[in-house]
Amino acid sequence: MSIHLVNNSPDFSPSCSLALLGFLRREPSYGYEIYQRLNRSDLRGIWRLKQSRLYAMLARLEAAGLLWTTAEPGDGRPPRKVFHLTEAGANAFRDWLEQPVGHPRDVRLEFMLKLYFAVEAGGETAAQLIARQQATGVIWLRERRAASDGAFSQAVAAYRQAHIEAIVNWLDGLAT
Amino acid sequence: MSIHLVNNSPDFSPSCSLALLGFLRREPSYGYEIYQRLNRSDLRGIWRLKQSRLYAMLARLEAAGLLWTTAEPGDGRPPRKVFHLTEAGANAFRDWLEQPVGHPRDVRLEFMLKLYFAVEAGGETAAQLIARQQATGVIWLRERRAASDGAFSQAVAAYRQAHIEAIVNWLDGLAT
DNA sequence: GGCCGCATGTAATCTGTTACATGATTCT
DNA sequence: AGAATCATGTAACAGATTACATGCGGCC
Repeated sequence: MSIHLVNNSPDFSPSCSLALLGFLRREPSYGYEIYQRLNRSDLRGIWRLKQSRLYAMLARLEAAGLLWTTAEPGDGRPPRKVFHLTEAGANAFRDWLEQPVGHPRDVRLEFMLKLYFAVEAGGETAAQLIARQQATGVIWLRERRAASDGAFSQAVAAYRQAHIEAIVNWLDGLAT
Repeated sequence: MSIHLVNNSPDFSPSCSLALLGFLRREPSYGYEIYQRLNRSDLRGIWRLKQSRLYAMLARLEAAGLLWTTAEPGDGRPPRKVFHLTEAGANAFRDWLEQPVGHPRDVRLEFMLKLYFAVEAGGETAAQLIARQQATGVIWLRERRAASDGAFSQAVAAYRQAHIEAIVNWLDGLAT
C-alpha cells in the first residue's frame, strides 16, 4: 500500500507558467486577450504559445489555486472566462519574479520573462533581479570544479565557463 | 477516415538518441553494458540516462531499422540482447556526426555528444566538425536582425549575440 | 540474512505538441 | 462566397520521468 500525495506545491518552472500571472497583475483578463497581449508584446520574439497550450496552462494555474475565474457572458460568442489572481497567485508571482534562475540554460527563456515583467513593474524590481542574477552567476563561476582529466572534459568545462562569463558580462551591461 | 503514415524518417534530435549508435561502432553491445560505458566515460558529466530510458531508446532505434539484435543466452540472468548497427544505422550516425547543430541552445548537449564521438573517431573528424560548427556560428551572427525597438528586445538580442560569440570563440580555442 | 551486481524491461503518469471542433459576426 | 476575428477548448499522439518487477549468484 502506498499513499500518493497530491503535488501541493507545484513546480511550473519547466513551462514557465508562472510568467502568465504577470499578465493579470494590473487587471483580470481572459485567455484570448492574454494571447493577444503576449503576441503583441516584446515577448512575442522569445515565447511562443499555441492557444491550446495557453488555455491548458491557465487551467492548471487555476487548479493549483493561483487563479480563480468569473464568467462574463457574451452574445454570439462563448462566454469569457475571466481569470483573477488569488492571493496565493500574487505571492507565487512575486516570489518567482524575485528569484534568479538557477542554471545558465534558463537564462535564455525564463530569465528573459522575469526581466520583462520586472521592467514592467518599475521601481527597483529590475535592478534587484539583475543584481541577484549576477550574484548567482558569480557563484556558478566559483563553483566550477577543476576540469580534472581529459581534453574532452576540459573542453566542456571551458564552454560552460565561457557561457557563464558571457551571461555575467551581459548582466553588467544591463545594469549600466 | 485518415491514413496514419509511419514515421519513416524519424527525427531523434530532441533526445539525442542517435548518439547511442556511437557506442556500437567498434563492436556490438547490449543495453546494460552501454549503460556502464556511458556512465564511466567522460560523457557521464553531461548526459544522464536512467536505465529504463536507455532501453526505450534502444528499442526505438531498433524499430527504426538502425539497429538489429541477436540474443546471447546466459545462465542465471536474462539473456543479453546484443545490438548491432545496420547499414542504415551506420549511415545515420555518420550523418549525425558530421552535421553541426542548428541552434545555439543545442551546443550544450548535442554538440558535446558529437564532439565526444568525433574525437573518439580520430583523424580529421573532430577538426571538420568544429570547422562546420564555426561556419554555422558565423551564419548565426550574420543573420541577427536589427534589434528593432525597445530596450527589452535589445537586451534579448545582446544576450543572444554574446552567447553566439562565446560559442565561436570557444570553438576557435578548440581548433587550437 | 541482506545487499550489490547483472540484465531485462513494463506500467503509470506527466508534459507537451498537433490537429481539429464550434459558431456568431464582420470584412473583402 | 469565403476569410478573418472573437472565444472557447477537446482528443489524440508523442516524449520523458518515476516507480516498480523479476530473479540468480556472490559477498559480507
